[in-house]
Amino acid sequence: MPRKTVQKPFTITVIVQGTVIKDNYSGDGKRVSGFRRNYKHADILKLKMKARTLLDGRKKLPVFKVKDELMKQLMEHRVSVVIGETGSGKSTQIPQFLMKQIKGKIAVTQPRRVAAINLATRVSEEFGCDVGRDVGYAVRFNNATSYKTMLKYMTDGMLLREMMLDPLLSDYSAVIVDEAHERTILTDMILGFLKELLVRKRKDDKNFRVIVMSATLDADKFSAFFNKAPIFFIEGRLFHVDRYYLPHSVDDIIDSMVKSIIQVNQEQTKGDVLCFLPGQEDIDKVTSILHQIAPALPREAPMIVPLPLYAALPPQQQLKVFDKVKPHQRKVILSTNIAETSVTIPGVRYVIDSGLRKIKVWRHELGLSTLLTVPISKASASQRTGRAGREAPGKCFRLYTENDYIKLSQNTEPEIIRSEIVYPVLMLKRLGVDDILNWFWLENPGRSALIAALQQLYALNALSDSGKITDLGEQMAVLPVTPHLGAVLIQASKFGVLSTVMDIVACLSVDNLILTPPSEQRDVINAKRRETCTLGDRYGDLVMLKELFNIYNDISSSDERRIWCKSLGVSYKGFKNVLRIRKQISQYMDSMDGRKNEKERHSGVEDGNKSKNDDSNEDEIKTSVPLNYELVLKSFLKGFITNTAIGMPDRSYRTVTSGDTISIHPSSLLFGKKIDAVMYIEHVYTMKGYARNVSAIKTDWLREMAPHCLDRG
DNA sequence: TGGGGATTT
Repeated sequence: MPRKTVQKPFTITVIVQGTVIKDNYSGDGKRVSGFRRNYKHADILKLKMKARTLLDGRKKLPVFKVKDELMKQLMEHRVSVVIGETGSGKSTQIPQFLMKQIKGKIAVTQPRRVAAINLATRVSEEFGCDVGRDVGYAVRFNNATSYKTMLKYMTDGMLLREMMLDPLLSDYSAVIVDEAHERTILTDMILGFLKELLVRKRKDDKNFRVIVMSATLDADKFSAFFNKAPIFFIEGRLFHVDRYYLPHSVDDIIDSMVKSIIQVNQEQTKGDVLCFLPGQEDIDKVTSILHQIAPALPREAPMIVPLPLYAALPPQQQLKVFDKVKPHQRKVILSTNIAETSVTIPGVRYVIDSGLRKIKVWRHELGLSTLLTVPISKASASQRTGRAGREAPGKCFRLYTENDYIKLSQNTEPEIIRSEIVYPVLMLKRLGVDDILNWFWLENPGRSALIAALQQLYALNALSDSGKITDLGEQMAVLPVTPHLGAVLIQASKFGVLSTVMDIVACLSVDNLILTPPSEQRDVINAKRRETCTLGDRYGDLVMLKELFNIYNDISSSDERRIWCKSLGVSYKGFKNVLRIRKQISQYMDSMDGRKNEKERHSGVEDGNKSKNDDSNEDEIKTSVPLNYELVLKSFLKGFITNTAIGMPDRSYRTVTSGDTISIHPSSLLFGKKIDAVMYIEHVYTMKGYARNVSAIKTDWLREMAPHCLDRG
């Protein structure tokens, strides 16, 4: 073959689907824990004995009392909605009942990884098998299933991924969608796809079953969506919780929270206190106030032990909420929404609820997000209240009036109508949905949001002029990163800087990797970062990430890594995750590329002059090659061409798309610098418009990298 | 010199 300088840009069509999902599953290459190929009779006996001891407990669950009636309904209808309150046992028992009655595999989806893993672990004990045998789970980086697995707990994201590879879900004869009331984007997407399956693709398969499980009383919505599917109600097993309201509304939620905590501590008997506040800032304030005043409080009341809890908190500190305290002490946990569903803390008898939470709202017409503090819904208020009644009767103090409560909306607004939906739309396109506007949306995001998403995809070359998915779009749909970052990766491959860009993309895919240092350490840590990342100091945050990645990767011992992370205010746990994601991305890029050009590969330096990167060794991370920042940043422009701004003489920046003023966020290494043009990964609006994860670019790069979209505005 | 809720492939 006469090919010397220019090689084929990309082997686009060769997405080996089986390989992709296999790679995905093997993830970090860990073997399924506890799974053994050769079973001894004694082992099985032991597992079955254990299961038998659990049976008595199971029979006491509310769901067991209605088993026959419930199963009759589930068997008679293709779709059922099951309302099961907390403690009903629905998530563990119903799948097992179903297992005995139907042939074929059952999928149970969960919004969160830990829930999927814990449920599978519990249910396999009850069933009498090792996890990954008859009962297993599948979450990112961890697959505990085998050919024998008939009941599979999995995250919503995993089932969607399987759908992308097998739109018929032909492996399954039943899908149970759990926690549907949470209305996450992914759950909503699954429900839409299932409806499509039922009315079109598997219309005649009368044995295919869908069960929607919800904890709240919004079942009518689901029932109506699935053509008036019957609703089955199972009561829960929570203790009674008394509710108290304030006589008047308050303005200062921090003051009000502190006063309530002190009052509860003095007036109420034994039991820990869980307080819900909207965000980190409020939590830190209340925590420090409590630390200050705790010693001065009356001796006869328990000693307050304030404990903050939010996602950005280092894991070690998060775990402190589970520590036991001395008899004369009382835990006061100050938490965000994380304690509403994700973290359950034993010992809580009292809940104090600010009635607020924070949400990120995407403005698709502006391409930016805003962070708002908003009142919770009644459903959420009830969920928070329930946290006080898990072990014994409890009390819930609401820091708002009863009249305020009455005015709250019934249910939490579904995520999909306030989010960026580029990826959901790409999924639809990938599954061949042409009429996006009239798809089976449980909640239609609206015409303008859908059109904005289509335009984004078009600008990324994921869609053709006729609105069909392109080969590039197919690749983006399969990559485990946002479509924007997917476009960047594919461009980087063409530029021959894939390895470096994968490092950076992996860093960008991890939340809270670069931490905001406490104010007293801020200057020291900022200076240290600039000193460590000399190129990042010039070219911006993406280059900084690469520099940090290199150093982290070159440190051999985990102790040293930990110390290094601390000194720079970056997350150790985050970086461990970066490596896993880096590996997964690398495997996907490899499998996409196919093995066609095997012989043409050249090993060695990633210098960007070669049109095709050597990918046979992509798992080998390159930390020693010189950084070609220009090609790296140009690759990013491919995905973020609309996130650019030009520096003005007065040191402000104006966005290329709208001409609006935007400022470099103070957390950026480029903050306070005078730069001709910048590209940013995220545009957030708080007090004013801020660019986050900023890089210095040249204005002529814009024209060079600008696809068809720039002219259109 | 700002502030960041929670998920997931």
